[in-house]
Amino acid sequence: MGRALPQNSCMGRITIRDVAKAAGVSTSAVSRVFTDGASASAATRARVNAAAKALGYRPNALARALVGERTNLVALVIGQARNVFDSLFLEALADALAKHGQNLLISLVHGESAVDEGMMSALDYQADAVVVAAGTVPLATSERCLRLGVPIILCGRVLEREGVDCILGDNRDGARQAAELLVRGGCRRIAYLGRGPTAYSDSEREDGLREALAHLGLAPVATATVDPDNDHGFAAATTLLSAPQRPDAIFCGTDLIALGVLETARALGLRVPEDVAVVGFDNVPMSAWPSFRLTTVDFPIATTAETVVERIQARLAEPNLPAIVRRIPTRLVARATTRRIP
Amino acid sequence: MGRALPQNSCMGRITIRDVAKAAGVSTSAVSRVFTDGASASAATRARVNAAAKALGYRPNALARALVGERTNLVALVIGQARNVFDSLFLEALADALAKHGQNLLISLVHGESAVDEGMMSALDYQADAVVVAAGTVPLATSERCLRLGVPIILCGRVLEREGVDCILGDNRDGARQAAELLVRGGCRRIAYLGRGPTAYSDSEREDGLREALAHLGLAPVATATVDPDNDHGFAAATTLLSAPQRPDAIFCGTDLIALGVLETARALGLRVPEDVAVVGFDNVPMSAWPSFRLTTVDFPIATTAETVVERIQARLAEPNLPAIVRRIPTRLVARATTRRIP
DNA sequence: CTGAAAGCGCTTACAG
DNA sequence: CTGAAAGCGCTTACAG
Repeated sequence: MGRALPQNSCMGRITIRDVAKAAGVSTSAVSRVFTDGASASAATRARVNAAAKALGYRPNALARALVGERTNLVALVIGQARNVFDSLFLEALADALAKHGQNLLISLVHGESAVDEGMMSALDYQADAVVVAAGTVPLATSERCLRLGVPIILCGRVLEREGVDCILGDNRDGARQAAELLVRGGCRRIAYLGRGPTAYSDSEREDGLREALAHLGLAPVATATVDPDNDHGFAAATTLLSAPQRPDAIFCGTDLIALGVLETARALGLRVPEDVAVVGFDNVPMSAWPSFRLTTVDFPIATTAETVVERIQARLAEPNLPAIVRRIPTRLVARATTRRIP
Repeated sequence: MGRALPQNSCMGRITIRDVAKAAGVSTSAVSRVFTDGASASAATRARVNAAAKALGYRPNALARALVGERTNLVALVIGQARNVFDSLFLEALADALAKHGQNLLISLVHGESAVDEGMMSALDYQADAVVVAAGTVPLATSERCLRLGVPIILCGRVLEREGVDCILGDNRDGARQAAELLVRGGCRRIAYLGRGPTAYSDSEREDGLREALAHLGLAPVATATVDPDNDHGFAAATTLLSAPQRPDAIFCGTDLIALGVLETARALGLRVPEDVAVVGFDNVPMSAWPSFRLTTVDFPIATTAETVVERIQARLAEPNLPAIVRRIPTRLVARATTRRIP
């Protein structure tokens, strides 16, 4: 008959039992004092608080999570933040979550397949919700989340799937604004330079450009793809800008690429916007720098993060909400890399 | 006599009990199969694995953490990543931790005082270790960590305190290399532009510059402070560069500031490095861009993150290790913003 | 309002 | 190698 002796009280780990003993009440009473909205007399409250303070007691979040409804853990599955944009989003999300007492668990993901691993790990830790801002979500994994009642919020991509909310910028409309500005500025030979079809937002931006140009009776004169780890598109931009029939404008999938185009144009001795106009997407801080003054489409990161967090709360309160696709409005910021419209 | 019925099996939450039942073994057996190095017969192993797979069972990390030695959670307390550098570090850390099966819990911190909150929250979740890369650690909090056996690793700052490891770049030596390059290039009127004394690394860099110059019989001709949220130092750089006795070189606390100086110099029509040489610190990717070609001191982020993670493992294995202050070597990268040395 | 009891999902000695 | 039992630190009905 193995009789294991209780071995707390070592390691300075103060538990609810220690507080209960010190305060002369039951552990239930202590628990209630530390639970909002639970009933405890003023006297009990005072004694428990005093004892807790004296002992330096803090409830074990893990134990709480194990037994309670929530863990207050939200997982973020995100790719390598080679883009300033991702880091800014991570930050904004952590901030918005903190306002709700929720903590951010990070799953940094390398390949596409790793999204799955990241989500599973989130589930292992019983995250209250998982925010995916990388790659694509395998069907089996999204079903598992659904079955477990863990909301999935997709950022920057759309997946029409029951229970999966999608929050992303209005990429098409941003691209339309850019296209119209370029055309009104006299550009006719407009090229697209982006990260290619693997980047969801990028491809929407490309489609948006294509649609808007079609509306104006035009079409992109070229479409090129960049390896963003590598060179911010210097190589692709060089090819585009050295072509015999050079484009008179390049619309880029991200600001980072657009800045690379600016660099390349400079290196080739081309004037911006006279020889070639350039428009980016995201409006990262650097785009406003005097050296660049990049015309770009502003993507409101803070609003996006707040919308994500609001949606998490809504779903946690009401699990059976129908899935939404929420578009955050984007807004053109005209600076110095496009021609002035009279 | 309240008799609460077990209410698992709802919500699709598969527990160790379900697997045990399906495999016809005890929960202990299942647990052992899922614990590396625990003994289980090949037959048991096979049946348990089959049952687990069929049911889609994954151990609850929270329950494991509650009863086991480790949570495999490492907390990072970090400030607003207004600096690319911080994001890169976060990423590198997440990566290095993943290799050890550890997950990153983020505490984004705004003011100095919030460092305390972030650390306490980490402790609430029973993090195995806490990495602090922001502000300063209150004595009471570091003592609490120590008492609980949770290692603290400081990044980018030094705190001589029992049990607190510090890992940071060799700022002084980096500054020395920069100073020597500038002086050998003919600069004599060298100014410092940084984030001021609140930024630990910055002040070491400033000290390093001062010492190295003193060694060469010189002293900084000016020292200015930048508000990095605001303008990347455009204002401060403008003041410095418009002074009657203009410096012939500016050594900057970070690359971002140095890029701001470059921008400012351009705006003022000054040639770099002929009129003024500029050196940064960190070697962020952008510094290598053709528009900037900034001479800077390389700070190896990946090495730093790996060192942090190694140290965490070492301390977890051997809690009573004496505290260390580990300096990661820095290396000057000469590019186009300093004069060529013959 | 309060305490005893059962339970969250797991692991770890302890006998066998 | 294996299972029964106790326990991790907490919360939540249930009686009182």
